[in-house]
Formats: sequence, structure tokens, C-alpha cells
Amino acid sequence: MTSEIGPTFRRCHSGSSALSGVRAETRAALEAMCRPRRLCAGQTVIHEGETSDYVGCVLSGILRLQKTLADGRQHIVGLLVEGDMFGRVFDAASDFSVEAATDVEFCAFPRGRFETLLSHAPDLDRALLLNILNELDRARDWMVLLSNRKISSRLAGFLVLLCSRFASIDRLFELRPDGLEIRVPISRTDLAHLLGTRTESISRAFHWLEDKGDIEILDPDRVLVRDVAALASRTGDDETDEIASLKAVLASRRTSG
Amino acid sequence: MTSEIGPTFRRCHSGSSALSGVRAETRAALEAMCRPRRLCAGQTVIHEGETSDYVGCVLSGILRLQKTLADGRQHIVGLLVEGDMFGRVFDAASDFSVEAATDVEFCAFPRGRFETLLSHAPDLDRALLLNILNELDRARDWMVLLSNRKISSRLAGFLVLLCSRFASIDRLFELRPDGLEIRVPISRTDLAHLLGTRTESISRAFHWLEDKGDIEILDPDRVLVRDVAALASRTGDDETDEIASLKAVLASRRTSG
DNA sequence: AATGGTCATTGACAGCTGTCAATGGAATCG
DNA sequence: CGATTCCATTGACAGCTGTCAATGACCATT
Repeated sequence: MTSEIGPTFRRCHSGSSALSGVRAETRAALEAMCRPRRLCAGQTVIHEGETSDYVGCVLSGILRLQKTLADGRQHIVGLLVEGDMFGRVFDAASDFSVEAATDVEFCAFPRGRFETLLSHAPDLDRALLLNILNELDRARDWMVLLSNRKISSRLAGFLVLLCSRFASIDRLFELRPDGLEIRVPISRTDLAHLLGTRTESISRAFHWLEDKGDIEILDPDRVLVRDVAALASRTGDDETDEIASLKAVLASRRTSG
Repeated sequence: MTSEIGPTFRRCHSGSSALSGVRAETRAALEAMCRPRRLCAGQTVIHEGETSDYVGCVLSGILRLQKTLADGRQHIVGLLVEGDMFGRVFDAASDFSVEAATDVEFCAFPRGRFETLLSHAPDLDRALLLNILNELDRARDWMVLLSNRKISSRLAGFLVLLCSRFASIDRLFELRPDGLEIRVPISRTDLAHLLGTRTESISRAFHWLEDKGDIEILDPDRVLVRDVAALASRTGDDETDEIASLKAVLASRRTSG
């Protein structure tokens, strides 16, 4: 098991990881305290309100950051993928739980030792600050996306975002002559909780986008995006279908008559 | 004017400021580079996509952090009040604009000098990190609040949040024998952009809460909250009015017959 | 092959919000 | 004092989503 730590940790620092860019010395210190973990889909990494004993860095799979409301409803406020960090340093326990949306692997760094290292390694400190600033921006971008009231607009936004933010995860994409095939990496239920709606509306939104010709549903979890630009234009509340068809009628009159 | 800098800056570090808790030495350095600013409601502090030349700390008034969408709609992703910091350090320009929602005063720190100080003052660095972590949590809490589809639930949540997060701003509150009087510090339009809706729905939500007896509308911008706990219980999607009255009927039958 | 369970999908209906339009009130300006 | 402007409010109506219920597809187990 211990022999795995080295390669495991190197994966943690490859690609677009939040920890990429720290000095070799700092990496060595991180490697010394790294504890690889594996969890199956559905398991809880950090319970809501719990002060976690470690800081984590995702190696593979997807974690969901979520809150359970008093009435039992759940809301996902963010997804964590390869290279993303989670867990709070220094102070308060965050009021969100971290759960495995898929099978996941991650690095766990004991919180105390990580904080000590943070105090002595400005490069790590800087990397963490930038990472959190990015998280903040992403959270705010997501808020804007959620401001769309048509679920199909939110879904379109999510798919576009998947292409950009998750682009580094090759496994999810396949370029085909007729478009881009995407593997939607989370369940319909999670998608609903993420987009602030229900699975029924998710289903309707998928099929609405298919009717519009923007996508083709290959499987419940595989989608062919014919034109990413067209999909992106669905973001932002569309005119209603009725008005759209009205305009089409007017346009045809203008050309034919 | 220069004679004002001292007292102005001290205000910046008083109370629950993000910068409270830094060492005297660091404060002195900050004070040396502090430039007080004043703006009127509606003016823009940082334009969308612009790399700002300074980092700011709000002294009084309220700033709104917002994004203008392609179709002209605006969405406010956060409010900044006394003690809140804004402007990005080190890297990317944030894709949000910062505008004055009311008349405001703030401290401006030249970005380069602030970053240099940050590298040499771990206490400031730590304070900034914690501040941003809090911002992140607030952003996520706000996302959860926005997941309510009934606007009255969102509004109730906002009012409750006002009581907790803005509690330090005495000017906004007045304890009365019949409840807590709140001055809503932003316009109806901003409130609509903040809650992801329109002014008409804001109006309906206010009057719905008044009908329920939770609040009393004194002015368009002054509200008497009779019972904060009752208001808090409105957060989270309520049962519909119809079902509520149905339950009331059933309850009365159970007792009378 | 049969069964049970999970999940996606679809239909029907009601509720809430967005939109448009109109009204009313308050403040400002002449 | 009257006119204008801005804002809050209200009404009417349509559209979209939530909810509930039922169906269908797929998988695993027997």
C-alpha cells in the first residue's frame, strides 16, 4: 500500500491541479503526509457541520458539495473533480457535506500538519489562495447560471460548462464527426439537485434540447452535442416557444409575401 | 484631506472588519498605503472584466457585485458591506462589476503594494484567506437560499440574513416593543436582481408575508418584523396556500367535530 | 425465463412567476 | 399649485415547473 503513495501523489500534482506550481521542496513535504483514500459512490467524505481532520485533493472521480435542508430537500452547491481541493483550513467547519458522486480516489492531508506546512511554505499558501479565489468565482458564475428560470437553459449552461471546466478529464469526451459526445458523469438525481429542480424537469429539458436539434440523447448518461455554440446560445432565458414560432411565421411572411 | 486618512483607516479596522486581527505593524503599513474614496449610489467602482488597480475595503454604504448578461438582464451575486474586502489579488480579473448600491466610502489599497505587503505579512495573508473562505461559504449559502422557488421564501431568507450578517450596522435596525424594525438598504430593483426575480414579484412577496402576519410594511424600505423565528420558518419552500388552508380546515374539524 | 427494483420518461393538473398594462402615490421641478 | 417623473403596486393572462401517478426500460437476482 505504501508503495502506492508516491505515484498516487504525483497524480495529485499533475495536470491542472490546484497544487501544481508549488516548489519541489513543498511537494516533498506534502508527499510525506499524503494518505491516499478510496470511496464508493454515495459514501460521505465529510459530514455536514463536522470539523474534518484533513484537507483533501481529488485524484479521480467526482465529489459533490451539498447541503440537506430542514425539510429533507438536498441542494448541491458544487462539484469537485480531479485536482480540486476540499476541506477547510484553520477555522470553522463548513456547513456543507462532501459526498462521493461517483467512485473516487483522493489524497488526504492531516489538517494540523497541512496548516503547519502552509505557514512555512508561501508557495503553497499562494496556490491555496488562488484556488479558493477561483472557487469563489465559479460559485458566483454558477449563481448566474441558476438565475435562468427555464431548466433547459440551466441544463444547456451546465453542458457548456462541462466542456470547459471538465475539459481536462478526457474520459468524459469523445470527438465525433457529427459532434462532441459527452458522458454526463453524475446521476439524474444529482443533476436535479445541482440545477435546483427535479428529475422530471431534467428529463423534459434534455428532450426539449433534443427537439431543438442542439443535442442527441444517446443514453441517459451519454449526449451528443451537435454544436456547442448553439447550446451556449440557449443559456440566458430564451424567448418562449410561442413567441419563437410567432417570429418564425412573421419572418416567412416577410420573405414569401 | 490627508488628515482624514488616519481616522478613516481606523474605521476600516474596527468592528468585524476582514482586516481586524492583523498586527499593529501590518496595520501601519496598510495605513501608509490607504487611499480613502467616496462614491455616490449608482457609480461603478470596478467595471466588468477590468483588472482593477487596487484592492478595497468598505467603510460605509453598500456595494453590489453583479454581472450583466448578454440580453441585458442583470444579476447581483453578492453585497459588500462595512469591513468587506473586494478586488482580486495576484491574478485574474473577475468577470463581475462592483457598483455602489448606496452612497459609499471605502479604502483603496494599490494592488501591487498590497500584494507585496501580503508576501511579507503572514498575518494579513491569513486574514485574507479566512475572509475569502467566508465569502465562499456565504456565496454557497446564498445559492441554497436562491434554490427556493417561492419568491416569498427567498425574501424571508434575505430578511433573516440581513438580521444576522448585517447586524453590525446599527443604522439599519431598531428594536421596538412590537418587533424589529429593519431598513431595507437597497432599492426594490436591486432586491429583484439579487433574488433573481422582478420588482413585481418582490412586491407580491412583501405583501404575502404581511398577509401571513410575519411582517408589517411601514414604508417601501422600512419593514417591521414581528417574529424573526416565524420569518425564518418561511425559508424553505412552503406548502402551497391551498394545502395550508386545507390542513387548517381539517384541524378545525378534528377539534370541533 | 420470471421477478423485483431502480431509474428515466410521460401525462395531467395546479400553482407560482414573468410579462404587459394600468393605476396610485410621492417627490421633484417649473 | 400643477406637471412630470419615478417607483410601488395591482390585475390579467400565459408559460413553465412541481407534484402525483403511471408506464416503460434496464439490470440483477433467483
